[in-house]
Amino acid sequence: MSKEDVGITVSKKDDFSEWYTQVVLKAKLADYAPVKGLIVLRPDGYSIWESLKSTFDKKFAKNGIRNGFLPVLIPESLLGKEQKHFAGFNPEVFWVTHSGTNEVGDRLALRPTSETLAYTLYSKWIQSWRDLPLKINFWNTALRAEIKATKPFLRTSEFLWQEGHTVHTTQEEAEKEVMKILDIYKNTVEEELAIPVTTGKKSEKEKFVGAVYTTTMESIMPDGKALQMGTSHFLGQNFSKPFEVKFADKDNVEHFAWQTSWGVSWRLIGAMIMAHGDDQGLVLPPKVAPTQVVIVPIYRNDEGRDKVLPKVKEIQEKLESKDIRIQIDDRQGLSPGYKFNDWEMKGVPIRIEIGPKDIEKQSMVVAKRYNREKINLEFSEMEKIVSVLDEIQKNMLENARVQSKENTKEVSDYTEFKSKIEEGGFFNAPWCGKLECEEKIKEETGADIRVIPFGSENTDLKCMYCGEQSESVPIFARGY
RNA sequence: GGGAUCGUCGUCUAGCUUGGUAUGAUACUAGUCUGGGGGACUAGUGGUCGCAGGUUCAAAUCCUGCCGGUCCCA
Repeated sequence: MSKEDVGITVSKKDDFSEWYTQVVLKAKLADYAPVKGLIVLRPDGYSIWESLKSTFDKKFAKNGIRNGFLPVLIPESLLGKEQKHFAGFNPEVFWVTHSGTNEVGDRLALRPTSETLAYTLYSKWIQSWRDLPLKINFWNTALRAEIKATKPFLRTSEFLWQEGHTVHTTQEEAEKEVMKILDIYKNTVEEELAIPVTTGKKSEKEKFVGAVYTTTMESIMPDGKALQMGTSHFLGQNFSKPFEVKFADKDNVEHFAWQTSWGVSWRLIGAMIMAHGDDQGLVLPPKVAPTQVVIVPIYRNDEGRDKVLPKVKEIQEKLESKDIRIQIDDRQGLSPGYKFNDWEMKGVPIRIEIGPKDIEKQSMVVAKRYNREKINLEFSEMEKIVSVLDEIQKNMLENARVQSKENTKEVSDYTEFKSKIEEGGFFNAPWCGKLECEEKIKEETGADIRVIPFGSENTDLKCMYCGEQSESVPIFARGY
């Protein structure tokens, strides 16, 4: 096999889409399942998800949120109870119509999301203000039929996610919760995955069907397309009314409760791959890397082996005691060069090379994946690896910020916008707030409103489409 | 929603036009030599050609349907 066939065969710059698919498959994060639009997570991919999950769980718990579990089937009668919500999801719902050879009476939906199911239960569980707030998160999968343009992690018919559903006595408290969650999302994605996000509101057109409003975090990918990274919805009483989620207040008067729902999915893994990967393959931020450090021992014969291996094992133990996820690549019959490339494709943040020369010098070669830099580190200061990992994590976020900034532009003129949108990127552009303009822009350019950043309300400017007084300066972009 | 394109050992691939049960590389297994950026040699294992029908004495090859991947446009 030629060098090109083993590794990634296209460059990220020339053929982004193909590059992405190859990285996912060759880094062994996921593979295709036998059914269209479905993928299988392999251990390295699942491990990243588990890492995110555990971070979110800690932060949710601190905020008084506990985990539960919901079944995957929802009867049609329930799903249809909130009409707007139902109409929004209907085209992509998978239906179970038979059990064995018998037709089922009420068709069963494979959950596209669980609001209707959860709130049916919530209405039973909540009677008094003393039962509130109720805050439950569910780790599960959701199913939405994707017939065309499927892509691992980004667009699949079944995806792993979490959906949180909270219930509150007041509108203020619910709205605060929406923001608290969005904040958790933002700092987790930035700190763990090293991807900068912009937060704000969705337009009326783009909000979650059934929500009063939707807050979102969006990122710009290196190919110039926007990716929605997570959403947190204020549901108001839109669901509490049809589902009768009611509570008796202190004065014994019954009220409909105020609700929120929010979720992030394994799309975040897709974002991480796109944001950091390079022509050599995957690049993992240390915090979520299943293996943070790999040691490649180098020797020519038994004598060399006896010199090198004990030291390698000693280093492994020492770094393990510092809670570093580390492994030794002692596979036989593979050249060091092959191993270097192999681990680079898998994105391991740090590679340590140790051979006879290093033993003599009492030092080792430390190669950083994200910038391919190599440094020498004395054995005596090997615990510095901990700070190197921190530094890598920080720099990756910093680099991603720079990249993101380069991909963000301001425009106020529609002609200019139309020509520049071809290059991709985030465009801050004034908008009057009318659906008509939003739709026309989408129709003519393929770009939609990704997010109306918090604090971007502005009435001094003119809508780039109709020229009327602007309401805000949203970010327009073509998206995934 | 419309259009294009592809599917042959794990991976990449020849063969398909002009039907006669498949080529090569790499990976894999064993061994020897090697080893600081994708090593070499030797000997082996592995496919019935995405699936299902049809045409035919005979189908990877021709026909129909389906499944799956990828891309472009809306």
